[in-house]
Amino acid sequence: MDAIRKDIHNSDVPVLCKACEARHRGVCGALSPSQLQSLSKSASRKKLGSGTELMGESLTASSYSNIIGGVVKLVKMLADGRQQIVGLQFAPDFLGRPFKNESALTAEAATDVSVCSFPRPVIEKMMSESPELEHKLLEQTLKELDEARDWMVTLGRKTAAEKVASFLLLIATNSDPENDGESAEFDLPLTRADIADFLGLTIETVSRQLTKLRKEGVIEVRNNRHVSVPHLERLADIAGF
Amino acid sequence: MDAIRKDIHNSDVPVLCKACEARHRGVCGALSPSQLQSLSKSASRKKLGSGTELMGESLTASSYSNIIGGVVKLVKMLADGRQQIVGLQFAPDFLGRPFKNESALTAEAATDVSVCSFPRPVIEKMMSESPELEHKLLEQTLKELDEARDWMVTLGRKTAAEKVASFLLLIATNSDPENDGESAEFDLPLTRADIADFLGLTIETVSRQLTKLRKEGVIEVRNNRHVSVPHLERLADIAGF
DNA sequence: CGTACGGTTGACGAGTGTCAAGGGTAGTGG
DNA sequence: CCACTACCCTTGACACTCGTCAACCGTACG
Repeated sequence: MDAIRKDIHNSDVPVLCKACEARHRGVCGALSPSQLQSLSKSASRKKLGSGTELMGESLTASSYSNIIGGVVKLVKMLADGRQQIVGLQFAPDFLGRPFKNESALTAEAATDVSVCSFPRPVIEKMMSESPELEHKLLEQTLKELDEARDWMVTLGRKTAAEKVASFLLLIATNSDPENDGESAEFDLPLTRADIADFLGLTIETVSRQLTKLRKEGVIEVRNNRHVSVPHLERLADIAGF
Repeated sequence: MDAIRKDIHNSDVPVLCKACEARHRGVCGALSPSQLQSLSKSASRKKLGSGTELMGESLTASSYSNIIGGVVKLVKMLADGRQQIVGLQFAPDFLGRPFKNESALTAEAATDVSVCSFPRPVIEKMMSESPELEHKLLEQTLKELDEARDWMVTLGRKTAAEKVASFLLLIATNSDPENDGESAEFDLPLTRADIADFLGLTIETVSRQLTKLRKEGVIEVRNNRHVSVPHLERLADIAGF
């Protein structure tokens, strides 16, 4: 947390940001070293335990965050308690809904999560001054929109088996990015209840489909959480692509 | 209404744009009169019959458009032919996916539609020069993302009855904007098949739910297309809010 | 040792999909 | 003017997927 020690050469990029993924693939890539400097003054890194609420109707989203590690779920609830996960965010995604205070949406740490957060006003000022930042945000928003629409197909038109396979593929590509040739191996970041809420199913159906995949040899499972997929292509076939 | 009269002869605004909704509520509102001038040189207005494909894997989306009137559906298809409508666009929405040529998405006129279209390169040049335009696009994209996520809840967690009621409410608020107090009356812009693809149901289920609403007196239907809703609140209750 | 939590499995039933038949309306050609 | 076809929609009978309810297992924790 010894934040802003700018080294003589190698530029004025704050130490905190040096190795940060958000600077390479995330929105901070849009910022100049001096902007990073001023931003990092009000930035704070936090580690949050699984289950922590990051943003919600209660705490009126007073900050924006970059996700440094872990998985965040975006949840919507109906009046009677039914809920649907409408998005998963991984590092280095940007968390927060610009230009709006409410959101009717809850963001919750699905796993332990570390974030780098900034006060709303600071980001908003910087956005109005830096078109590059807005451009990055537009790109991320378009990406999220594409993902949301892809998932709508899964929710609306796929069977339970296809849904579970689609979910496993999604996690595989996001947790095991280098290994995306033939096989994959990863820990599920979500409980069965979360998976059900993401897929529009019940816990029981998710469980049954997972054991079905296990018995068919498509996946292996250890400790209910660790999954390995010997042949990703078999999963993809089942997922319906 | 007579907004941009800031100057000597207010007629720097192209005739075509004068009465255009896109200048008030759409993305063109971000443009100066001179930008509108240069844009309108390469703009073309078209009327398209219902069923026309506006953008798809085949015609590699060589243009962007503003919707002037009518309803456009955004469709995604699975390999085996199942399809899901992932969005409906009304005037004065902007149509087109910036920064990407493919899209894995088909845009099709659901009703007769009129659009104002522009060549891709012209818009992209103007976007890189005008932060206001990008800002408008960001706002529209965020709006679409919110709508997509709302719909994910409908797709994943609502029953057939709730889905159909939600759909009717959506159309009511988009087709009858002034009348949104107590009651509403409108023409459905979609066939039963389209509604089914939008709700993740079959034609038959949609039909059955509509007759159920009719028999319960929640809606009245004429010609299979014209719907009137005496008490919107009853619909909203059924929709699950 | 008891309790809480997350997960699995089974029996059953409700909600939707599937398949099939038929009605209404518009357009076309005799 | 009247078939004739095509399309959109409705309705019924039935099948099947998935949700509901309940019991049970394993692990972590006090």
